[in-house]
Amino acid sequence: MVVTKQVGIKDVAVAAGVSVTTVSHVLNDVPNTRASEQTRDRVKAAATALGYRPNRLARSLRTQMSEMVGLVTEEIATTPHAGQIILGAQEAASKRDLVLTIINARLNPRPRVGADEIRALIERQVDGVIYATVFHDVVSLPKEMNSVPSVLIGAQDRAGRIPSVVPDERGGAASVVEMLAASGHLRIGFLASAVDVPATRGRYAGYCEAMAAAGLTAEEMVVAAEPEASGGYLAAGQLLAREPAQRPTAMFCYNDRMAVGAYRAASECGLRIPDDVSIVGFDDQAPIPESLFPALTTVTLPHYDMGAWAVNTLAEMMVERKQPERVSSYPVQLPCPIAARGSVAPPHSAGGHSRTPRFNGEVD
Amino acid sequence: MVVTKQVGIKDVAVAAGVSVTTVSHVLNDVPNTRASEQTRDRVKAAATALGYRPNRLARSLRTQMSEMVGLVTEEIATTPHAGQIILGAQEAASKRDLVLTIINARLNPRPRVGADEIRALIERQVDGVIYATVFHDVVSLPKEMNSVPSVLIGAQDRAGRIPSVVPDERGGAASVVEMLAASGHLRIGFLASAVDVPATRGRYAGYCEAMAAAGLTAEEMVVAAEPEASGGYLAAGQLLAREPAQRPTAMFCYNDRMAVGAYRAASECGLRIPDDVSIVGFDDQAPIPESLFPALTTVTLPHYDMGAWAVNTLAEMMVERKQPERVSSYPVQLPCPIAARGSVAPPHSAGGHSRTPRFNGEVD
DNA sequence: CTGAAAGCGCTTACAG
DNA sequence: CTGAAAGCGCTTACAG
Repeated sequence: MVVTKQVGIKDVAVAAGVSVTTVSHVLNDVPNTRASEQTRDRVKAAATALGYRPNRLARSLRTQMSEMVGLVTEEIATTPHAGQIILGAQEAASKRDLVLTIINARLNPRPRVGADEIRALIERQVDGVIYATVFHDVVSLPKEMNSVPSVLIGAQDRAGRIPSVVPDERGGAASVVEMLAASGHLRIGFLASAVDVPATRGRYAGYCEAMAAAGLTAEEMVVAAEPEASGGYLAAGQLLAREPAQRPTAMFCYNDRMAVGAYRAASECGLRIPDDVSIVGFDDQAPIPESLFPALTTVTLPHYDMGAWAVNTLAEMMVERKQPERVSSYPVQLPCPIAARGSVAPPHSAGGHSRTPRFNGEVD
Repeated sequence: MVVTKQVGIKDVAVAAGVSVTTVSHVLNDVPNTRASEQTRDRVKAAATALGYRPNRLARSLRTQMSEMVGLVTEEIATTPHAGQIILGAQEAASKRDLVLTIINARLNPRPRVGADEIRALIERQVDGVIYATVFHDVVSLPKEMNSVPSVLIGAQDRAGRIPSVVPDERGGAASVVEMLAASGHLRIGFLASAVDVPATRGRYAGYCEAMAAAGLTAEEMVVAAEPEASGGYLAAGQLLAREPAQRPTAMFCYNDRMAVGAYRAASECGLRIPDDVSIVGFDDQAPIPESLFPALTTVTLPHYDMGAWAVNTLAEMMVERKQPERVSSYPVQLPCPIAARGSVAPPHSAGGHSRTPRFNGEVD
């Protein structure tokens, strides 16, 4: 690594034969400061010739805006989807010429949530902080967050003061029931989760609502189990063991992991997917949907969008230098679109038994 | 958010009745500057009383060390394991009181790799940059990286100038063969990948070497296919279709996705895992290993460790202000330890046919 | 043992 | 239209 001395604004000024003031003005396009076209050109030429890059630290110190936003993730960096939140936040930040600094707050050893992490960020003068959490209803934020614009991902602020965003689990669930009903299904089973987290309630509620709205009966159609493949196997097995006339023609699973168990159960019952049963998952958890045959139709979580939403609303708060208006409208719920793949069909669409592919299209 | 004026070093100085120099000295424990115990106490008391937190931007400007390191990830933020690289880097950074700033470089729209991203980081005065890539042999780095200490994850610098770290794919593969051989397996199949990336070659080489070293013949034991479940199904099917005497008693799969196909093939052949065939994967790609029954024994990738290694060697370069000595020793290869779960047993260990669990232990 | 002052590299009133 | 100077909040020779 070559240790060329960094070129500063002073160097550019000398090279262009003007003052640093002028250099700063033209490079930053300061309004109401009409430098002649000539000087502008000279300055710009000098800057590019020298490869001048402003020192943002110095600028930040002066302007009192670091143009950095901090992302503290609460044990989230470990979860499969965290990457998408980070990516969404980072790309939104780049578009605004902001930079994203991340810190993970391990929940394990400490009771008090993320206070140290937030302080570290604040010492660095971040202009705002995003606190990302998973699987929470309501959360108490460290008071450190009151001294800087903040937003919350994946939960709601207990104090109700901080803008927040969560997935619209309920809407996502409702939309799959609607889709299934629209394609003719009348008996739509739901493999519910036996673990009580907000997603459990939201997805269940969405299912129930949409069933009712479609005039379908959810009664006898939901069975709860562990939200794992084994639980899905059990629950689906229970539903599928019924008389054909009582048996669901479609099964909506709390999550993709349960869906893999449901696939297994269907196959053991000699039922083909989607011809004999349609199956829908939730989460779009790689690599599950694509590695099932047929590929699993499932509901996508808006991780990327939540990350982007967070920096965008933060950016607004930063410029407006004030709290957003209607705090009561939080948490914002972002849509969970369906990723349609191959596991849904109208009930008995095939009209008869076609040849059953054994594993993947390429086989046989 | 309360807009309390930030307390500065001057405020502390006034409160303690000393100069800012003294405050700085005692708070930073500057050597050779013996302030009386009394003043030290007074200063510290004042600082905590006021809740003073030094402005690191200002400090950085003065010391010319930002204590920030930049992580540019090349399309990696999308991959499942990226989170672990980021986490490893972040936690190592925190331990050194460094902060991690990340930028994703989308490969798609741009030919030139990451130059803009690195410039953005350099403007921010990062003390070093980590460039993380996946699935590469050798890579040409943007020349911007020459102006700041840098390290590379997941590839090797074409110019051979930059320290780099990669997983020891070969060693990982060899260790599974050794494990399998040690437990008595003589016919160890390898489901190779038909896609030519460095991991393909490394894992295959490790397999071959270890087979030879164990006096086992790899001949006829390897079949290549797409590195997906479907490919694994095909390849395993081919191996398992043989006469029992020729049939492998263990199958080592290029990756976990192929292993899921291998499970399927084994089950269709009426073979129990691990009693009749042992199966080992590679990648430890969540949630595959835990969602298979029995849970898949597989090889772990050192993503976390590579992230940590990167900031640690970067930190050394930063303090030493020089290139590390023996550049020729790069890339460093980090071990890929085996995660032992339930899919390996000695050949025909059971001595007879025990009851076959249908799906997961909880079933039946 | 402690403090006054310079300076890190910028931006920005303010004056000319 | 352009520039000299102050100042962002620290650290660090240097002097006393």
